[in-house]
Amino acid sequence: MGDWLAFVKKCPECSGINLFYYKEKGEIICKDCGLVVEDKMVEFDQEWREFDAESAAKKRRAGAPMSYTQFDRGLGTEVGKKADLYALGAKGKNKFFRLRKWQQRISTAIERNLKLALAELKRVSSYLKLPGSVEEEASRIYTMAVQKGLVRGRSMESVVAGAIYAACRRHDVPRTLDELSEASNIDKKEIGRTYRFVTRELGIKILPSNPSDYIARFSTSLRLNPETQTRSVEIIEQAQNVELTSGRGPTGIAAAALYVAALINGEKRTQREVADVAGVTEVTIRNRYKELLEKLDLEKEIKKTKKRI
DNA sequence: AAGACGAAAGTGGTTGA
DNA sequence: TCAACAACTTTCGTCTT
Repeated sequence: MGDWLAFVKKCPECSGINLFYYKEKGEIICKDCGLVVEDKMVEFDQEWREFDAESAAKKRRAGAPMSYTQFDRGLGTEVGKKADLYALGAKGKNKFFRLRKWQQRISTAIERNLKLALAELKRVSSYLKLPGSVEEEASRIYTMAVQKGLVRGRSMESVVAGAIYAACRRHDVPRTLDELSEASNIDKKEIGRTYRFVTRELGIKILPSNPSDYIARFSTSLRLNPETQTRSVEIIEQAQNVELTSGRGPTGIAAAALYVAALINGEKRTQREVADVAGVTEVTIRNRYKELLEKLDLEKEIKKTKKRI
């Protein structure tokens, strides 16, 4: 028997509490009834817990963490062993070789694809200066997409871009489709399409992004004071309370809030400047801006700072 | 002269029959 | 599958600073 890794879980068939994870095949099999619970399963969590450094050292089985940014996750896949052959008859041998050939073809195809794709993924995410956690998540998403055959009929690059976009959203460090498009040389619409497709097929739920998640980044590239930043986050919160935000594009709201906050704090930026970093048009800023003034009673403050200068 | 404003027409995506 | 629809964009003329 090959390498079995203990994996405690309840079996849906015989309701025994001992499933086992067979490393080489990537299957979960119930030791009692033999039910294959999940094929091509990818396990993300560690199933043990660490309470201190000492027990951690005992429980950890691997040196470097298993990383999805490595195309084979650091584990090579080898199907079948020569030693197994002694147990088989002539018929069995043929089958063995046939299966192994197929499996090798499939897995090398997948691995070649992954190797290429993850290189691209690394390139794009370092271009966008994304944190490692996001890159890791994106690799994970892409790997799952490949295993589900979702790349077929789509360019590898666009799926990579879609995976990164999804990962960014999940980690609350959203990038705009425009930025992703610039980094990956893929059409904005194409990225959006594959993003929606992949998240739907993989059942990844993503909450609509919060406008304030964009504030830090936008205001940095606009060289605005921290006070302006906090002010614009406040404005966004107020806007959310009066239902000004639902249905609107979060970047537009962020841009308008930033524009107003800058006015109030006396470090005015033109609509053009804000629009450029936020990736929206001046018109959108104007519309949001108008709504903000109407509902939030900010005009007084703007006039106040105007006088002061 | 640059920036802000707003009207009008066009685009891509969502929704509901 | 199609049409209505909302949000957003593009374009452009006018007003304000």
